[in-house]
Amino acid sequence: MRFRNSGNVTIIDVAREAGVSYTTVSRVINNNEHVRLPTRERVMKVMESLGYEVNRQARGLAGGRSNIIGLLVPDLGTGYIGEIVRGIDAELGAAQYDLMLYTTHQRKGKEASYVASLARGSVDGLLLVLPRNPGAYRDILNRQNIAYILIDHQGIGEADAAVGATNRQGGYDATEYLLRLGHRRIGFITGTLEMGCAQERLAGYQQALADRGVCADPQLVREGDFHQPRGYTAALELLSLPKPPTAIFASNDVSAFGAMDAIRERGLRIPDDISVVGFDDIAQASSVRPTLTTVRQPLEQMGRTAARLLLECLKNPSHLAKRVELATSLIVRESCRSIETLTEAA
Amino acid sequence: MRFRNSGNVTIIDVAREAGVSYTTVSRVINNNEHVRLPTRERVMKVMESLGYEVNRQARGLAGGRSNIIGLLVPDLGTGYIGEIVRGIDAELGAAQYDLMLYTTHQRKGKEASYVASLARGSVDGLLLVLPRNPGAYRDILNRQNIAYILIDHQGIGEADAAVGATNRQGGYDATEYLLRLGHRRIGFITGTLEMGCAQERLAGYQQALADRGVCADPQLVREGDFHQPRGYTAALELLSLPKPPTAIFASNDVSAFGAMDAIRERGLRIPDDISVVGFDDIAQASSVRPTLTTVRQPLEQMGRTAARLLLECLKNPSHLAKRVELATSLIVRESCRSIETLTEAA
DNA sequence: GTGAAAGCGCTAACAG
DNA sequence: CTGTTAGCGCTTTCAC
Repeated sequence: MRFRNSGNVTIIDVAREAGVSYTTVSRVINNNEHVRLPTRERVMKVMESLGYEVNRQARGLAGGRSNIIGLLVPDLGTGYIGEIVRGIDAELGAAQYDLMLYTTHQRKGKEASYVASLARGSVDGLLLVLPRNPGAYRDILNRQNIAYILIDHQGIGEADAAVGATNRQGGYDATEYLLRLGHRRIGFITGTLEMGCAQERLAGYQQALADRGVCADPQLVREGDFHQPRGYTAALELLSLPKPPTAIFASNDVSAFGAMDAIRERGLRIPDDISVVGFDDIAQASSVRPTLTTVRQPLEQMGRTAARLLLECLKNPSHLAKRVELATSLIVRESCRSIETLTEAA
Repeated sequence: MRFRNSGNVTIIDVAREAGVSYTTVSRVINNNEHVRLPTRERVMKVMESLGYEVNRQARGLAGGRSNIIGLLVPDLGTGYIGEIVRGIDAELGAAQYDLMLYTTHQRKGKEASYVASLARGSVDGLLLVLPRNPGAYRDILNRQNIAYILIDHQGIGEADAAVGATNRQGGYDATEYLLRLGHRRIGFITGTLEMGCAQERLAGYQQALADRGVCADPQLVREGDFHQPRGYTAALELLSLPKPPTAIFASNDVSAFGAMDAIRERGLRIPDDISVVGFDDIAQASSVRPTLTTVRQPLEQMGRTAARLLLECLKNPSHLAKRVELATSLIVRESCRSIETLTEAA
């Protein structure tokens, strides 16, 4: 039953074959500079020919770190998380770290319990995407002295390291764009308002209206939940208003898709009769017809940045927690039209 | 610098506190039966109070296994993979396994190299979603004696353990449904034809036509790639035919969305003017308007089954490779209409 | 039932 | 530059 070991070449096998001590082999593996070139080359050749591959468990045990980063996500349903993971993946892969995936599936309790169990042992650091309630486990994390970065969490006045996007500015930019196109009645479908990013987008929308001196009709703001079905019903509500909006700004692309469905179902055309703007710029935004004008969040970049920050913390634990906000940008596509044109057409 | 260890309670601490040897503590952790109940309870209490958590690295090193399953996916972009992962996750979590995630991002070379590196050491088993070319690393896997299951790979005549869906039957069912509705000219948008599942779906479509004695116009079959933009252009091609189809069956939901866009852009209504069927039943299929009639693949179930199979192999390595096909089912929603009604309307 | 002892494969001082 | 020597925390025989 000891066969399990049979196929595995260890550092000792390599050492024997190369005629050096196994410490030297270890040095070669870890790119330690104190090895003469000829020795190094000989060892490398032997490693190659024997097909040696480092045992991460042993390395972790001995070295006190695992080279594994834990990634906690709420879900993998939408392209949104996928984009972020792509960035994380790229950065971590380059640094020889592996990714351990944990999905909370929105269950609130699970988040904290995962963190607790991860904090001891198996991972060197933690990346938390869209954490709902970091307060619940911040203490654990700090006590265990484990590095972590929050991604897309807009808790205000908190001291955690985090990377997010300029949600408020994004909301502002999109609204201003619609205003410049001549729209005055702009419907807004919010995200889940308990989330900071959703509040920020709403604030940006309101600010833009205020700056232009446009009266903010509360009727035009509908609470959403970032999901397509609610985007659909919210848009339907907006369209049923006595004075319906000429444009709808949804707090994410998926909601915008729902809104587009509703608009079409009412027999209206996009953008001829009504303009639509989304938020996120997931891949689908450029695949749907008409292609969706939206506020781009640099999701992959956010993942990259978070990973890089974490790696930095790992290298230099005294590093202070940083909060990074990446810039959003308005991506203009086909789903909006200026109100002048609209009036002419009428 | 030895602080790293400071916070970590080990088996030895527990043993001392409970007044037993650390072997006994190990037995308790592993549910070994040779521990008297009072002893076991005392140890458990101490573990709890000290906040003990097993060190997976050490366990892996000593025990020869890591309790980690590697998951290799091409991508996380679509909801498709997310669903599968949800199933895997549920099953693995219950069995106390962790999930290490590797995304190949479609790069062919990466797949094989990941497998090679994973095979030695870090994981106990491998789950491969939509593997492109398992032949390239089957040898490595077998030589290393590492268990693996392919998910949604329809290589024919191969001996690997795999779980998939009844793609052919699914293609058949959907086509037959359209035929029963009176459609005779049914457009078909294929998936990436180098993939077995895409071929199977096409075969099912053709078989259904043949069984009904409907002539299969090759013009009506367009090669797609499972992505929305190609679904859009393929549908446009179909609609431009001298005799356009009255229904379009796309090989996955995302392609169907593209087709829906194309249809609407041509000023046609779904399902009044033309019917649409998809394949997969991703969440969005029931969120779009009209809701999409589609062939449901039990994705979560596939993930669950694969995970369960893998765990079984791990327990009983002599287990023979199995190939499981889960049943698809036609989900009827709003995107299709019978041709009689259509004629009446005209 | 319980304990003692021998590693798992590797890193990290410390010598030389 | 290279080798020696301790462990990292746990599982697993093998005794008692």
